[in-house]
Amino acid sequence: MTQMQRSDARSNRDRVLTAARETFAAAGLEAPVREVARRAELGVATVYRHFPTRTDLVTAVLAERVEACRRQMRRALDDTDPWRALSGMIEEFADRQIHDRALNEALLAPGGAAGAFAEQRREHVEAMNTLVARARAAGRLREGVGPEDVRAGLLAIAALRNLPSSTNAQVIGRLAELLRAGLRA
Amino acid sequence: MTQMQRSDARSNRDRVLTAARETFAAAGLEAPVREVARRAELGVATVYRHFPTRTDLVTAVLAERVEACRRQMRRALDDTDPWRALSGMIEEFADRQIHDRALNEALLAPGGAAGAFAEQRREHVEAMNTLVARARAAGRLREGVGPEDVRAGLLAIAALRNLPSSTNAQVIGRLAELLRAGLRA
DNA sequence: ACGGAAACGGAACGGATGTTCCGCCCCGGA
DNA sequence: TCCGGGGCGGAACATCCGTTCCGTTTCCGT
Repeated sequence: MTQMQRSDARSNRDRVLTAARETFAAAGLEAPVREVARRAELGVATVYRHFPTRTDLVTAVLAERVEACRRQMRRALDDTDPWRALSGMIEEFADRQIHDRALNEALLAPGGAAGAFAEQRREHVEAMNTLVARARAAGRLREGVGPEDVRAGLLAIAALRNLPSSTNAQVIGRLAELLRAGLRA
Repeated sequence: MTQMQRSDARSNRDRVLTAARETFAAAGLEAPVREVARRAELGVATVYRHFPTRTDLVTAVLAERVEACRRQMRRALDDTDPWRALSGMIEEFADRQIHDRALNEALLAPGGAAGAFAEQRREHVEAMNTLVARARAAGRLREGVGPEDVRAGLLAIAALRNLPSSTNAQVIGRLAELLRAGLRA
């Protein structure tokens, strides 16, 4: 059923997805659907045929980013050095935020357009708890630091990404370093 | 000239301001003007007569908060203990963000509705530089930490305030503590 | 008490955005 | 090559928001 559609329809669906990726990354998740359609050089109706509502389109784009996040977390869990795993995770997260304006909204608005990712969020939280527990067991964490602190720090990095400033990249980098210093024993 | 206006006009102006304070505090600075008018039990035109544009209304509300910030910074400059001054400033800033949903947008959007506070912003930055320089001279700061790091941290706290989550207060508190730990020698 | 200027309320305008409608067009099977 | 039905584009509809217009009401000096 799924594969017996017209070839132009299939290719247009890809063009919409590509355009949506680019648009959301550059202008944020609130970018108008018309903007996506324009970038794809298609009519709005075509976008809506492939993604019945704006939320479906956003969800489709976010799914890819969330999956990338999941892979990254897997790698961190495989790291044998507890502090390097945790610290590197923070740094990669910061890098990702710098280059991708869409991802943070998936993390920042649990009830919003990204409500579909509750399961992945839970998995992510669990993995983070493991990373923190390992670093703590290895004595690399400051007294009193827990998973909530790491989570607060990541949220802060993500929230910073929303600012319209052009110096965001530097500010985010500094903040990530500052957070690592605050977590370290 | 200013005081020879009709009494109803003067009292309505106050009602608008009060309603704006309440509305913006509860719903954020993007709350519709109609909402302010409704809360004041006045027509929209009345709001617009006293504050020609939405920005003027926002600015009027923010001016009060900015002034409070200025007084707080003055107190920090009077503190004889450099680290306590800097650390306390961060904590008070975090507290203020928790209780005031409007203030951060004055700090986060230099070109936005709060463009009118450029002078105060400059003064604020200068005072912060002084606080950091003193703390550094007293040897209370970690190697490599500068005013930009403190500013990044405050920005992060302010940005966090924008999240719709109900656990913001705790998260902001933790973040503030984390930042202090990251700055300390 | 009265009259006019100032203030008021709410409908209306203009622009943005999500979504739907509909006539035209093109793919793909015969 | 021809035809039918799904696909397409863009205008149109509905909603929301900032702002303005204008007929009506209210204050206040005389």
